[in-house]
Amino acid sequence: ELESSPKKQQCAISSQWSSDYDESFLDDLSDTDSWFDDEENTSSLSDKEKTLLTLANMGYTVEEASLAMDRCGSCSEASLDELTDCICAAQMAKAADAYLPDDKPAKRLYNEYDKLKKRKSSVYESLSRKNQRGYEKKILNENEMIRIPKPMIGFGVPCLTESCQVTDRNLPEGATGPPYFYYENVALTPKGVWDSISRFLYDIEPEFVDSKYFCAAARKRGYIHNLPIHNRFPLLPLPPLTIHAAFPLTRNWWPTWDTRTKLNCLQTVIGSAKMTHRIRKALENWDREPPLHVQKYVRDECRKWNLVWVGRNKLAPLECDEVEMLLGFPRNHTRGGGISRTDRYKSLGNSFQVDTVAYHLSVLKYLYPGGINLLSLFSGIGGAEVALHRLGITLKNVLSVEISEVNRNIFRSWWEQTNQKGNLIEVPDVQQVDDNFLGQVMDSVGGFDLVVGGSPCNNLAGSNRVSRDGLDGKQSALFYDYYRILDSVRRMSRQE
DNA sequence: TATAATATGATTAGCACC
DNA sequence: GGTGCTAATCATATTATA
Repeated sequence: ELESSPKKQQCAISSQWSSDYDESFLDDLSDTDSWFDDEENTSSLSDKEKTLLTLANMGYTVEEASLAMDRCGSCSEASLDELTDCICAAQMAKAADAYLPDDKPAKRLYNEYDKLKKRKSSVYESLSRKNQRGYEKKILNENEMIRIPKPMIGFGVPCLTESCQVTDRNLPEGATGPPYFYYENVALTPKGVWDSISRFLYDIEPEFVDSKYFCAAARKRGYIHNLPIHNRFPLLPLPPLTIHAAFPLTRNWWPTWDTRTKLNCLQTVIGSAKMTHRIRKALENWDREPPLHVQKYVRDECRKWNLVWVGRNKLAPLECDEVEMLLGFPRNHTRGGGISRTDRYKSLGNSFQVDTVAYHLSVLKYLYPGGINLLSLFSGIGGAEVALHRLGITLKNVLSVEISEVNRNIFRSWWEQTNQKGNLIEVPDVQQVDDNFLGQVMDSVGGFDLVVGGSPCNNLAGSNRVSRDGLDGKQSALFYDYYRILDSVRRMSRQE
């Protein structure tokens, strides 16, 4: 976009602002708010330098700021919004650079893990020489721990790595499909959880992806699947990738010292009105920029509760339909039919990001041009089904398991509204899906092509202050039912 | 009685620094 | 390798309101 922009103009940065300039100097200056507000001190600077100072004051490095100004043209023409969006794009591109297309997939995914292993190997050797077996075992276990890669882009994402996708990977023996399966859960679990999940799901390495590369909100998730990974394609049109692109009206009220370009994870509850009121009162004490400690207070609350600017000193949580849009669902997907606002937030917060999942499932379009039979566990509001539908993959038969009546109503409503021609079987509880029942359904429909599900994250998610008990917690232990049912489907498929 | 609103930290990981 | 900081996070329990 920026390169095709008509007002592209070179804007030479004077040498004193070159990239090797010590940015701590600027930090020191910006820490004194009186200096920044003092017109006399800044009046001697050029517009370019003022803009550069403003961007530095917003927390960007001088390098990022000057590069953005080079790309966007002269400072008077390019707004701060354009410059910060440009910096966001540059940060995304930097993430892509860390993605090394020449390496083997496993190495690329776990390059950070390799570094750790190298660091620890020397320790391991010295302990070995001392013949301390207990320590050996402990360190080996630590080395086996699954680490989350940075950047969190899995085998690639459309907006960054289109030209250098991974074309293949080596699945463990016996893990290949069909039937294909797709499992999802939160990436940031207590230690060891993903190791356990991976061990059950046939030792397949998780693909960790942050949905901030698919939409304007972060969503750090791990996916374990045995799908092919070549010739993936995204849903079109690509959703807006920045807050300002997704919510243009917020530009009018967005202060320069709030440097967010992406929202954080969309959760199951929103911030309270009292909290946004407290922020408003705190901001109204200042005519221009609030002092730094107030800025920090407001920024922290904004990040914690995903607030957006809707007026002067006015912050607000996202509306339900805005969350629907960010997650890739059709507008009003969760609206109506006797569903309360609170329940909408809860159902949406527990759901897939549709564009992300669709990208992974897109390879099925070539494999099953006539459509698929789907076993959908913990279906929720039907994120996987919406993704498949938007990909143009026909849903022939769907066995959907979902405990929440509210969610079942939302999903059935979508199924009817979209005039699905396939056959939908709804079951409220995974316990009802035993081998006997599975056998009957599979005989009737001719087996499943895809088993998809994200098991409950209640006891894994960081937001849970009360019962973050790990994979064996009350709700999250239902993962073992996902495994049980998946394994039954695989066994029965092979018998046929 | 049902729904809505509100208050409630800890566990990770990464980083700079020593 | 220790320490102190920043940062993010598919939620639950209790209280208020309709």
